Amino acid sequence: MTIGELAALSNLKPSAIRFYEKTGLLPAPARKNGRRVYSSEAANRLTLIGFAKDTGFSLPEIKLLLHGFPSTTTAGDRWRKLATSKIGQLEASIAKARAIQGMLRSIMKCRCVTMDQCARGLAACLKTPPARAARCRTS
Amino acid sequence: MTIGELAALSNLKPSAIRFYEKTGLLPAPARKNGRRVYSSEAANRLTLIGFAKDTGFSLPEIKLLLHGFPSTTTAGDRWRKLATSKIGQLEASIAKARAIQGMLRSIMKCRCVTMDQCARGLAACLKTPPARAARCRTS
DNA sequence: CTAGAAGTTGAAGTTGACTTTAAGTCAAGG
DNA sequence: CCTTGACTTAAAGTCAACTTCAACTTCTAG
Repeated sequence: MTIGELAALSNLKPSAIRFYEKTGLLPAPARKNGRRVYSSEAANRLTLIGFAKDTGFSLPEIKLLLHGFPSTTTAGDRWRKLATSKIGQLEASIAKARAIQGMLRSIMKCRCVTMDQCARGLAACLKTPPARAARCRTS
Repeated sequence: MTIGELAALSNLKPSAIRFYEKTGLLPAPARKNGRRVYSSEAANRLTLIGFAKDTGFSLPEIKLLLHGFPSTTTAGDRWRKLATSKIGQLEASIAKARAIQGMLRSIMKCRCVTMDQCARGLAACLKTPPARAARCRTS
């Protein structure tokens, strides 16, 4: 696969793929006459990177998660720590997403005069109990 | 409330609050001798903005959602369209977050040799059925 | 009354994640 | 053979979202 084909397949620009390679997210592929030749492995990697990016990981974090792969070594322990903390962060951002969804839905249904009324409701929901933010109503 | 107190309350820097004001996300508050004086309303607004930001909204989008409030007007229709599309996007990003969570969990449990093995599993899960990505296993 | 902390402004600087540009190399079709 | 288009590089440019700076004013405590 050429870089152009891989780009089309993964909805990225070639420049982004080169950038990922330069910053160590993507392994440097084989070359044929100076040109990059990719296996389908690369497409999986890019899918994974895209997912992580969409869920709020920074490129350095993704790099860490991809590289320091868990074993019983010290590096593996760092990986586990990072992964565990990320799982928690994901849980939190899922809760936030649900809260915002709920808010948008109630705004569409209700007749609040200002968005801030709804925000007040949201803030109240979020500050009191640790979880259960998703089921709050604002109108 | 002064800008410093509001900043402490909302875990932002004063500069960020001024920036939000300049870009229209936060209404300009009353002034006392040239200094900004905030009501608790502002804190709710910032909580809301923070939430939206964490769930992947850009500042212009947040501005739109805060401003073009739904009524029966044309502006309200635009708001509804944006909100509806955002609800869908949130659903998608929740699914992605769950998928990544699942992947991180299985990596911690399993003994895959490379992350890309797990990525292969993830990619397979994501490309076939529209939903249900969250329950895939990779090891 | 005065030092120092906190506030004000506009403008310039920073960071992350790419994209664009410039100057070239390679390969496939006519 | 020659053009056309996809590829190569390093370096510079862009954009969002802030932060920092410089120069100044104002509030608060001793």
